[in-house]
Order: sequence, then C-alpha cells, then structure tokens
Amino acid sequence: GSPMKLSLAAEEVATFYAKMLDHEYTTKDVFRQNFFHDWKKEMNEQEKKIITDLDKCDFTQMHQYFTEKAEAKKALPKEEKQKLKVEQDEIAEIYGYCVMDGHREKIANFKIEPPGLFRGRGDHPKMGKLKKRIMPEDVIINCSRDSNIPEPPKNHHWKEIRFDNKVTWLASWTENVQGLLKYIMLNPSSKLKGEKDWQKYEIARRLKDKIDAIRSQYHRDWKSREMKTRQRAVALYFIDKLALRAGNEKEEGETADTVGCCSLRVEHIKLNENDNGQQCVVEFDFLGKDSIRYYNKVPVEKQVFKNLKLFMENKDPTDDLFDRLNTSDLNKHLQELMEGLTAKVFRTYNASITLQEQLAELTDPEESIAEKILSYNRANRAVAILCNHQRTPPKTYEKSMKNIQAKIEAKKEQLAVAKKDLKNAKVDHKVKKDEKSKQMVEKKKKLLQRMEEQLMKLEVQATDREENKQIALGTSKLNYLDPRITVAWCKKWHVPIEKIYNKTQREKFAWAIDMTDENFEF
DNA sequence: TGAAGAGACTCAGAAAGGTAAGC
DNA sequence: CGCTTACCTTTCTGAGTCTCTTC
Repeated sequence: GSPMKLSLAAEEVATFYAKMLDHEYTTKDVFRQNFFHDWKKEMNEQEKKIITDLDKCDFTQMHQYFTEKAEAKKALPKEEKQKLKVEQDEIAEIYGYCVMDGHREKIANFKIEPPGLFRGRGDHPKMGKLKKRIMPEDVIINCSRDSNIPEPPKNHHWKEIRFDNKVTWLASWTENVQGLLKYIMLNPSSKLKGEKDWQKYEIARRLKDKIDAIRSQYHRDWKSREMKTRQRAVALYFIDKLALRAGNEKEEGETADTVGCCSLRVEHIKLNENDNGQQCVVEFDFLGKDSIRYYNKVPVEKQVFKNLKLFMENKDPTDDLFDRLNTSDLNKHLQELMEGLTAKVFRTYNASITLQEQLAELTDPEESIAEKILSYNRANRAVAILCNHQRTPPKTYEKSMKNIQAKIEAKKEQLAVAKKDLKNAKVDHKVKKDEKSKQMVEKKKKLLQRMEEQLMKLEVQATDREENKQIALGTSKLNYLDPRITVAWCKKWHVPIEKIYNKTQREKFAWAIDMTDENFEF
C-alpha cells in the first residue's frame, strides 16, 4: 500500500497500462496476464521482488496524470492549437511524401508505430503483450540507388538499405509480438495504388462473363464421385452466394479463433430440414475476420443440403467441415477457370454487381437529390449486409435518434402553423385585394414550401440513420464497389459526386472520376 | 512434391481528431 | 456570437488473402 518510484523502463510500460485503465481490455484476464508478464521483464531486480501481483498495483495516479494532460491540451487557446497543427503539417510535408517515377506521392503511414500494449481483436491470446519501440537499427529502407537515401538519426544506423524495385514498400520492420513484417507504403491516392485498384475491378469484371459457366459447373460438381470435388463445389457456392472469405488455416493459439469458408468447422453450421416453412435451411454462426460474428439462415438447394449432411457425418463439432479442401486447392481450381481468379474476387464481383443492380432498381428519376442519395445509401447498405460489414452502434445512437424525432415533431408543428398562416393570408387578400396582401400570400407560400422540404430532409435523415445503426458502409465503399459505377450514376442523375465521396475518397478514386462517363457498365 | 513459413499486399473496425450545426 | 455537442473524416494498426521460397 505504499507509493513506489519505478525505474525508467518499468515506468514507461506501466504508463501504457495506466493510459488504458478506462478500457475494457484491462478487465480481461489474458490482457492482464500478458501485460504483467512483459512488464516484469522490464523491471530491475528490486522491482521484481516487490511487484508480484498486478491486483495490488494502483495505477490511478498515473491515469489521472494523463487525463489531466489530455484535458490541458484540449483547453489550450486557439492560437496555441493552431501552432501545434502547423508543426504537425510541417512534419507531414517533410516526411509524408516520397518521389516515385518522378512524381511526388503521398505516403499512407509515414510514422513508425509507437510502443504500447498489443490490442488484438476478439479473444486474442496475445492481447496486452508489450509492443516494443522500433529503433533505426530495426528498419529496412527500400529506395532507388540514385535517390536521396534517408539519413538515420544521429548515432544510429539502418538495419539495411536495399534497392528492390519489385516491391512497393518504402521501409519495413519486424514487429515483436507476432513476428510479422510491417511496411511503410503509399497512400491510396497514389498512381501505383490507383492502378492496382483499377486492375482489381477489371478482374472482377472479367468474372462477370464467366460467372454463369462457373455456376453451372459447381452445380454439376455437387454430384461428383470425388469427395474433394464436392466439397470444393459447395465451398465455392458459399463463397459466391454468401460472399464468404476464403478462410486460410491459421496457427492455433497464436491468434483469435476465427474462420472463413474453407476453415469452417462442423460446429459453425446447423442444418434445419424445415425452418418456418422454408426447406433445407443452413444456419451459420461463426466469428469471421476481426472476430465479427456472421449469423445467417440460408435456404439452399437440396443437393447442397445433402452434401453438407454427408460432410458432417461421423465428425466432432470441432472437425473441419471441408476436411478435403484448403484455400490453395480452391484457388488453383479457380485459376484454371479464369486467369487471375481467386476466392476474394467473388466478393468484389458480387459487391459491385449488387450495387449496380440496386441502383438501377432503387433510383427514381422523379425524386429529389436528397432522396436519390438515400437510394444510393440503401444500395450501398445492401452490399454492406452481403459482406457482413458491421460496426458497434454509436454510444450516442439512442439519444441522437430521439433528438431527430423531436425535431421532426417540432417541424410538423411549425408546418401546421405555416399552413394556417397561408390560409389566413389568402383570406386577407380576398378581402383587401391589394398588392401588399398579395405579396404576403406569396411569402407565406414560399415559407410553407421551405418547411415541407426541411421536414422531408429530416425524415430521410432519420430513416437513413435507423437503417444504418449496426452497418458500416465505409468498408464496401472503399474496397469492394467499383467506383466507376458510382461516378456513372452521379453523372446520369446529376448528383454532385461530393455528395457521395468525400475529399479523401475522391482522391483515392481520381482514376475512376477521370475516365468514367454516365454510360459505364460494370 | 507438398507442407510450412516468409513476404507483400488488401481489407477491417475502433479511436482520435476535426468541423459544423445547434443552443 | 461563442460554446457545446454530435457527427463526419482521418488515422491507426491488426487481420485477412494470396504468392513465393525453402526444405
């Protein structure tokens, strides 16, 4: 119960924990154990002897120190904040760009990752472990021979300087928690990334011409004499129909237990012969990428259902559903069906084609711009649902929903008053028949019209927000939807592109905005 | 020859940061 | 008109996919 002065190294690691005291992570056993284990490694002999139990450590004083510091920064006068901003901008101006093929290009992540505690997603066995500080001696620089090779900080040297023009990264280092490589790469707005993005969508468009043949083939393969072929055909069906990820196998115990299509286990699906009147329903329930839950009930073809039963026969819940299949087999097969085809292309293809179809279906030429944007968001949402892109509802969701409902009510009342006013003005004009009263009628008419527009906007906003509660639109917009579909739609319906893409998105999709006219078809 | 591991790239949601609407 | 608050944008870095290399 007495305060203790820590050595520099132990103190720094302790502050990493103290800063996170409000976070749920610090309540998790695994996080606490991993942290304590790594923290001890930073302690000197004396500290190790005294600090033996994390439960008995009180970090509140440290925590308070950082809270106060953050508040102080927030309370800084405007000019001071401005000054800090300018300093940050200057740093970005110097280090945030590189020159590639004679063009000055923005770098995505030019700052090295600072030390801290590893935060995995879901039940990650390594959460809480110490992520160590990266030194110049850990960093590999990749540039061209004749360029200005960046100088390491004084009295330091780089791990290596190489001149590899077969890769796109500018610098890399190996991270200590999982032993993985990390890279400094270009911003999505760069020519290099833009071209790659374009290529990705072109491959997906090629799939459009092949998809019917591929679908017929996997239908046929459901009846194949070979088990492996049947499994591959059912897996491919899931990937195509449900936009599941490929599902590479991962090392057990090193990461959170998540799966994709090929790594599905028997315990992840349930077969219902009859579910509320629907035949052959498969119930999926598993954790996918980032430990996001995938839950879906899907009616499937009889042959698929039969196959699944067969695949599950005599197996434990923890056995692989597709025990004869892995992603490498699957992708080899796909490569034979179409050059460049891999499992993930199906996600891109189905996402983009869905957007295009939904836009065609939902866009009403008569509607206002605001309503068209709502239609766009709905189409976008259909894709996000397909790809299972979720978000935790914002903490302020309930409150903000109530707010907007209140606003709608208020606007309705205002509208009623405005209607009355208009009526009165009309009556008044009928009696007086003068210019002044006529003008008043016009004025009231305009007011009423404006209010009706405002009300409609609010209602559109409310609907949009409600439907969006748990769905994240950003990921599909940024990574799965061919931007040319969006650009063409905007041009066709005279919706300003800024209403759909913000500044960053316009920069990323500059290639599509440049090359697309309203007739583009995916 | 195929499994394991390394490497390089895309995709992912949370959190921090910034901004504009509303009080 | 200044301040707060809610929302949108940007940053961050972890988590996948898929290919290449090695034994």
